[in-house]
Amino acid sequence: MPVRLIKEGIKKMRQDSRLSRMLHVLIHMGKHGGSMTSETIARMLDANPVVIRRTMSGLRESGYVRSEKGHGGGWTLVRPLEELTLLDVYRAVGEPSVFAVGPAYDMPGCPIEQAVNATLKGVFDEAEQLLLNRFAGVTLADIAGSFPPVIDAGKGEHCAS
Amino acid sequence: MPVRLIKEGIKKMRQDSRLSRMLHVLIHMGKHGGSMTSETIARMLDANPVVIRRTMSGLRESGYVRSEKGHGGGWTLVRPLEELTLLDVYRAVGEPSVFAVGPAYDMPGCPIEQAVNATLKGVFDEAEQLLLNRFAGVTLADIAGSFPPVIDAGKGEHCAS
DNA sequence: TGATTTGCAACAACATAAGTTGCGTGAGGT
DNA sequence: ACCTCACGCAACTTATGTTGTTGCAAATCA
Repeated sequence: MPVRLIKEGIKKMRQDSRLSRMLHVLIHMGKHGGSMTSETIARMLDANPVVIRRTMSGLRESGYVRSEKGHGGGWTLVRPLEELTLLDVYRAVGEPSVFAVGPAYDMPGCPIEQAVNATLKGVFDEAEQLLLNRFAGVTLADIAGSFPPVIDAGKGEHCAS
Repeated sequence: MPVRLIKEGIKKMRQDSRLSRMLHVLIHMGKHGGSMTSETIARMLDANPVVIRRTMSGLRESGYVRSEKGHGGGWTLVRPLEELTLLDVYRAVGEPSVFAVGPAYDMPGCPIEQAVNATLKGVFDEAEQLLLNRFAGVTLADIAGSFPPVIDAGKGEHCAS
């Protein structure tokens, strides 16, 4: 009998982390006050300054942050964290597809395919609605205040670079 | 003033259509009766026979279909459509990540990142739970019976190759 | 003028589903 | 026996989107 190989781990669709990263940045900016450069943010997130600008540009277009060029420039928060919801940020980063699985449109006329897609769409729409409703109900200030009282023991700096 | 270019459409994360395709195939098999070859299925879905085998292999391992080699071989449904739920098929195709957006783990120690990820996880888990519960409650027979009475006008063949 | 910092375009790196090719294996039919 | 059909599997290619990287232009301030 052939040796049964260990089943290879299922590969998962890669996930878009822009929402998570932007939330992280915005809360830092809200707590930090003043402005931060893309460089600083990039070091904070162990990422690339250009990627930061690219992603933040959506937030700028939505009016949540402002960017200033030149010496002393950088990014500043326009609204307080209390007035920014997860939904705002989600939309500002491009409102990406929430779901990694979706319908196929192989046979446009087939009633079976249509029934499958209609069923899936119903379920996914319901889940998305729930998701967006929850997003709309959570402000960044809620998140910022959700972790246990910070141990302000001096050296315990958050996010040490 | 520079000409303002038309804002480029936001690119969306590509979606995994295996679940949709397998549902489509299984319902066809259930209605068709007997066996179908990968070739036939592939033509039906405008896809590749090897891709079909690859995806169907998950269903075979889960015991929902059986494959037979050689002349007259092909794929046959083991259970009736009434005893197959969306959840079964979802799991059999590899239980892929439902969501295209997810957390980033850039600064493992940062309490802000942890709070962001905990919040996102809570919301996503809730939505996923809803999704899977719905999946568990829908059989393929439900889908197959969900479209309006087929107009059996003779030439109106479903899914003409 | 020179240093700083964003804006933007172009390209490479990476990951994953889907497509493709080739060969092996087994089941019938002749 | 031989041939054909059909799945099994491995390796490679293609397509697509996020992230990473480089280079240069433009704006701001000392």
